[in-house]
Amino acid sequence: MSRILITSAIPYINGIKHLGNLVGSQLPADLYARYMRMRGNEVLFLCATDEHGTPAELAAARAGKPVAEYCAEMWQVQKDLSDGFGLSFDKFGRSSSEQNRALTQHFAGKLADAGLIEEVVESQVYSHADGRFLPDRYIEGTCPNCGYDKARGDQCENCTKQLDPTDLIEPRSAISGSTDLEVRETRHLYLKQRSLRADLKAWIDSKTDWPILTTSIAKKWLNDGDGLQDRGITRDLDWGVPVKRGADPWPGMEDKVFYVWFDAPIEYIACAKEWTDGMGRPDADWERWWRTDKGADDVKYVQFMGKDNVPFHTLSFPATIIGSGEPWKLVDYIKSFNYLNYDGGQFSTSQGRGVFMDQALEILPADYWRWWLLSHAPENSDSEFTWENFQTSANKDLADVLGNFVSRITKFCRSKFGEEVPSAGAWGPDEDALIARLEEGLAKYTAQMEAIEVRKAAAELRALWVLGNEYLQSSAPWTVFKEDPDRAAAIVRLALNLVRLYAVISAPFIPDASARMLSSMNTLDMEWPDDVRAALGALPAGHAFAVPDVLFRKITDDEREDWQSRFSGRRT
RNA sequence: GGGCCUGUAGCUCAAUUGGUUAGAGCAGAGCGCUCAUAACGCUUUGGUUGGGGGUUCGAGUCCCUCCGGGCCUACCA
Repeated sequence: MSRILITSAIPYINGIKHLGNLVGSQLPADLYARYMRMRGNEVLFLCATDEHGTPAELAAARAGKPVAEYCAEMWQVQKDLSDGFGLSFDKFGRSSSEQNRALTQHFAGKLADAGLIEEVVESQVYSHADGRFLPDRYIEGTCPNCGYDKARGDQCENCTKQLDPTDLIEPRSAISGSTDLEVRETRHLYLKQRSLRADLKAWIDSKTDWPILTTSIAKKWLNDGDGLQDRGITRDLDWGVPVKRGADPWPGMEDKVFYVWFDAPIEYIACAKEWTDGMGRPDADWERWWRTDKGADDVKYVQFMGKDNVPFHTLSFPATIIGSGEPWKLVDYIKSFNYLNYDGGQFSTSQGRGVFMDQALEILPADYWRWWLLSHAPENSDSEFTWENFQTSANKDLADVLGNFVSRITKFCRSKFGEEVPSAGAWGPDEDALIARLEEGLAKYTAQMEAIEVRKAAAELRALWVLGNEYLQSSAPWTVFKEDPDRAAAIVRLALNLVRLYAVISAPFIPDASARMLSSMNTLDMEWPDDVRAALGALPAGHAFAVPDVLFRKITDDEREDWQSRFSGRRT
């Protein structure tokens, strides 16, 4: 038994997440967490909402609510949706928590003590009408290069030229449209990542088994141009973790907050404390996951995220941890994902394009989405969601291969032997052959799960489901029954046990269907089938069961067409 | 502009890291079965691996070049 710490990239508080967000971090993380728990490991699986930053303030303003209230409401919305998708977090925390506030300030203090914080005076654009400093991309104007009139302060989307806000002709606030802007000086804290470059490089270079997507992004940031740059870790905003040096005030920083990307990863740690605090347990119970001086030495820490998050997890957050000089746990493996596209374009939160988590659950149960998304996870390159592919995959894999197997064997048994496991007959060479194939397939499946090869694991699981149909076809109990009912009983006894076995091994992918299968087989036995032959005897002769309702109904062409047109435009 | 990823059957993806005849699923075709959600099983059609050049005994894999798709480029997160 091992101890495994799993974190999913924390979703931003601003709005409901789409299926691309889900498949890029939370869902595969959940798959891994469920699997590792079932294999008898001690797992701590953490996630939270990422609540600070400019977009949260603007979203709250649009909603006409104080930002704290807005975030609290959106946290509940996201929590309910993550429950709806069966995401089995041990704790779904908040980056705005007291725990994260204190820990973020603690890290900043330690970094300052280590000489890794520098104060820098810089010039930024201030908008009088908005009453705030504007990040570069919140300033719009005419591009001096191509004349495009909606160029942003960081880059012109039309000619792709990199810009500085002061380059723009007739700059205006992207928030209010106001042109009453001025350049002001403001003082900020920088994390001296340059000083940590050698440590970070050695650490990244030691990670030879990480996905190439992960290490290539990290190495680019380490080596490109002048190498890793120092990073500003404070902002002139109201909403965020107030800048303090540990518990002490930080002179000159009174009205500032930490940059959201400084405090967000620290929430991975603070979330563990939220978890134990919520249960009234002592700090030692979370520190044994995070402090290598307090028992976390034997923890394997795995992070899941989309590719856009990689620089912060491979460099910035490790810089915070290493720079602190304290014995915090560093990540052991980073599983990163590409993007899921939607019908020929991108999913987009800002444009409301695609299918969002709440909408998905309104039209179909979570298991349909979990299965399709995981079996098509964008591991090696961006992948694409289409309604046709979704319909055929779900119907074929879930309804025809798995669902129909459960249906055909339970109904056959009911009609010939009644709703209990028949006792007569004995297994022979056919069963030996099937068990050998199951053992072989199971070994492949578990190997892919251990390696976090999500799509390959799904393919191996499906292949295991197919074995059941092949077995029934070749053993043909409906024919055998006419001449040798006892032999048919033996076949049925095995096949009914196969339903339970499938429920167990499929649970990480489709937990709800798995629970219904177990329930109809009238058992709570979720023991992993390390010994296949023994596992196929878990339901003994005479054990009562009930024919379940249709496990997965099919998606009709009418439904598909309806959804296709319904989700073709923008979300309102 | 720079960096990285990517292009394999009609579709979605593999290919043990340079090694026999490039494999699966879906879709298509044929046959079988009749327990089952018009379900299942078996067989089968289909590829000049984006184009061109090179290295090698041997290239989907390495190099060069051209074409297409995508991501990142540090103040969105």
